[in-house]
Amino acid sequence: MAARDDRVDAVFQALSDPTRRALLDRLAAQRAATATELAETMPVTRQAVVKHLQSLSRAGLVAPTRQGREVHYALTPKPLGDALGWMMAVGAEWDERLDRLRRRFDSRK
Amino acid sequence: MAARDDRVDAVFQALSDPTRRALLDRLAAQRAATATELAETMPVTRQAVVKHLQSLSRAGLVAPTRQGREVHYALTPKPLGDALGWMMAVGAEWDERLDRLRRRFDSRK
DNA sequence: ACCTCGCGCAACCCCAGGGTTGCATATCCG
DNA sequence: CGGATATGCAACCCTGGGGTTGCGCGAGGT
Repeated sequence: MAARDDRVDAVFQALSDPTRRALLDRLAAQRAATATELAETMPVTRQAVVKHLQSLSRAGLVAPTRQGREVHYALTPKPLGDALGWMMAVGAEWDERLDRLRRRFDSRK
Repeated sequence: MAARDDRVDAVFQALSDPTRRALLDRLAAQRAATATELAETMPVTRQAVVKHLQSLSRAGLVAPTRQGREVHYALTPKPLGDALGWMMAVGAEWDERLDRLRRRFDSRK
């Protein structure tokens, strides 16, 4: 499970930055875009956006595609599933614990 | 939606650290525990664990309860819902976009 | 050929925050 | 009371990484 843990780590790490999440939001709504396009509507430099896109790419959340002299980034959200899985697991365990507690409580009365 | 955004930010921020996720894992499985207990099974100092628990608390993912001289931390996973919601939204938009694309493609043939 | 535009690279700045050590404080127990 | 144990607080170190500027290079258009 170490591999999955690594991916989970990469994803949460990637999602921990608001700018990066904003980029994902835009790519979710807009199919694909170049770094320069994305940078125009954001309060940071193109270089900053590029860096973010690169780390998103490392996390597998985004994929670059070269077209001539421009590079289009597209959303590849499958890795979100890993993070989602982790969260559900924590929540589930918690719920289960609550369930057990409640059951024990009910049967005690 | 600014408030919700803030919470999402807090949650993802909190989840971005492996140690913090490990703490949540343990609290999910173990009902509640003190910082010293948690620190014993981790490769860091009690102080570090305390700091993590505090930031988790700020994010609303954990709640401290004093009992005499010890402080028990318990899981309060509701805020996970916000993060979960964000992820689902991104995924959903993406799926929808794929759907539209596929429909257009199908109807074109 | 020439000019323009979009990228990539590298050096650099700066600070948040993860981790530590050291000590003070408060509670429990014999 | 007095020792042991669990926290709390504060100062401090140091790396990571978000952000910037500056420049070189290749691709396109005219």
